[in-house]
Amino acid sequence: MTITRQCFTYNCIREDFIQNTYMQILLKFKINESLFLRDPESSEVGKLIVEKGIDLIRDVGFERFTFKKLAEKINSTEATIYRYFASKYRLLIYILNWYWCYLEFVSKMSLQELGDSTQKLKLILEIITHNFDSDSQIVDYDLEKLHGIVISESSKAYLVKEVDEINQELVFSPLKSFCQFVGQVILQVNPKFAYPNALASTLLETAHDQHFFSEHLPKLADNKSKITHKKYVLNYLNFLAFSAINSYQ
Amino acid sequence: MTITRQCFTYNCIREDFIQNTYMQILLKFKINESLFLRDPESSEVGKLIVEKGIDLIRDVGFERFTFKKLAEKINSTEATIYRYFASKYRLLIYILNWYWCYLEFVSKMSLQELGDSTQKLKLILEIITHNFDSDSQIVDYDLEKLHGIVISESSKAYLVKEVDEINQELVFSPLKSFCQFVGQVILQVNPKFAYPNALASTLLETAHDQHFFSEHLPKLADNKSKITHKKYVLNYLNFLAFSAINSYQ
DNA sequence: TTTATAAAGATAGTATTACTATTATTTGTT
DNA sequence: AACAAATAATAGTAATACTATCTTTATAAA
Repeated sequence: MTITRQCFTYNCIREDFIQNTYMQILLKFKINESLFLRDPESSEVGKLIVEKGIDLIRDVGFERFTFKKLAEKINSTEATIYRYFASKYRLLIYILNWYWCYLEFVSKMSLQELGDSTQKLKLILEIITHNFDSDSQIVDYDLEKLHGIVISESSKAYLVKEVDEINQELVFSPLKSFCQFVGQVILQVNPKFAYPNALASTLLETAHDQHFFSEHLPKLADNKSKITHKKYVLNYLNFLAFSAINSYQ
Repeated sequence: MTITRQCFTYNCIREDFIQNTYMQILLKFKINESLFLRDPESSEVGKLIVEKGIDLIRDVGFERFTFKKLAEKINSTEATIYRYFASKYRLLIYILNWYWCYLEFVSKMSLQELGDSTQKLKLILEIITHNFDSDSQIVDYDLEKLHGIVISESSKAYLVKEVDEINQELVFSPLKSFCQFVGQVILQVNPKFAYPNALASTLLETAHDQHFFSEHLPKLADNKSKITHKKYVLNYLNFLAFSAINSYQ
């Protein structure tokens, strides 16, 4: 399966589906409408805002990211961007919503072929650490950049004073949905397991933290053999997940 | 042991030390000098800046926290605060440095009395989740506020573009030092354990995340019986830590 | 007691940020 | 050809994150 992303639309070519025939399936993730004022997928400028927004947040960090700088990058104006997003914070959550939907989609697609729940969880860990085969097949250039944002900016989406208010707008539903999906796979591996959702969120957060630590604060990690950060995180998460799940309390 | 905090000085009364005699030990944590321009412990305004700074960050969140608002709270001016701290970001790291030093100090003090390394680790988990006996004996009113800041703001100290530059200033040394101390205790429990530092940092980060999730995004946690957030986090961390450590790979 | 000096207070000012508002221009549609 | 809708261009505001300067106050040495 080869997946091509066109901005926030998935272009899904299943080579195995019909022999010698490329079948394109266009997928759109329905993103919570409260996150934008005008649907960025509805126009070229809108797509540019999101696409180059990812680039810029990645390049300068969320704190230094401004709509003014983004406007310059896309040869447009601040006013135009404000017609799509009420604030840079909403744009960040929009991007993360897309990413969380992507995680759940790719997981569900890939897991269909697997019967063994242990193998399912292993595959999920590959997906969240971006050690996934299909990942490299994704033609879209900016999934790596997106992963970079997720690692260093995603917790800023919820670690704010207004968390309860914005949570009411359902903007964290895709994250919860993904974690609960992972939690169900965990329960398939061990139906007696007491912390399926907590472990799911811990694995996702730890994937980000340990990637960041391995790269920037190596004393907070144990990447001794200096393998790639992704590979190190995958090994560690596999160990953590299965030692927890297989320990009956 | 009763501990009283006076701003950034510990006032340590060991009741067991000499019967019926209160012995006061004043402790100061040496905070990295690059974090301040003028030592806030050297004056009353300085102490107020830190003390009321904790209050205000806790009340409005780090994003909305400004030196102007803080100046009003302490009946002083922005200019005065800027003479102590170059930015609100440096003040945050200063506060976190103090907290990380506190964690290591309280851990080392309490662990002296224990021989069994498993008991040591259990006690450390009590300390980082603030389920610790001495915690409630700490007369100082704002340790709870400090814990609140640590839960929702601490990752913002390192999740920034400039992490490598500020890391060179050694401002994360107390965090690394604490995690490595915990890592050594983990190795005492199981000398073959492959991820002592990673597990230590994971436990600390997970303590914050799960506390936050239990409170604000409960679907990302498993606090089913609705016990206190602290108690839930302690149970989960104990499970996570010992299933990892006792699983020989 | 005067005098130096260091901290703090009072005040002003700047560049940037995070917006909002207004008008003009372009673009596609009937 | 007329129309609406989106965008561009421009201006403006309040707040933020500072820097600078000058005055007052407290403290301590001469």
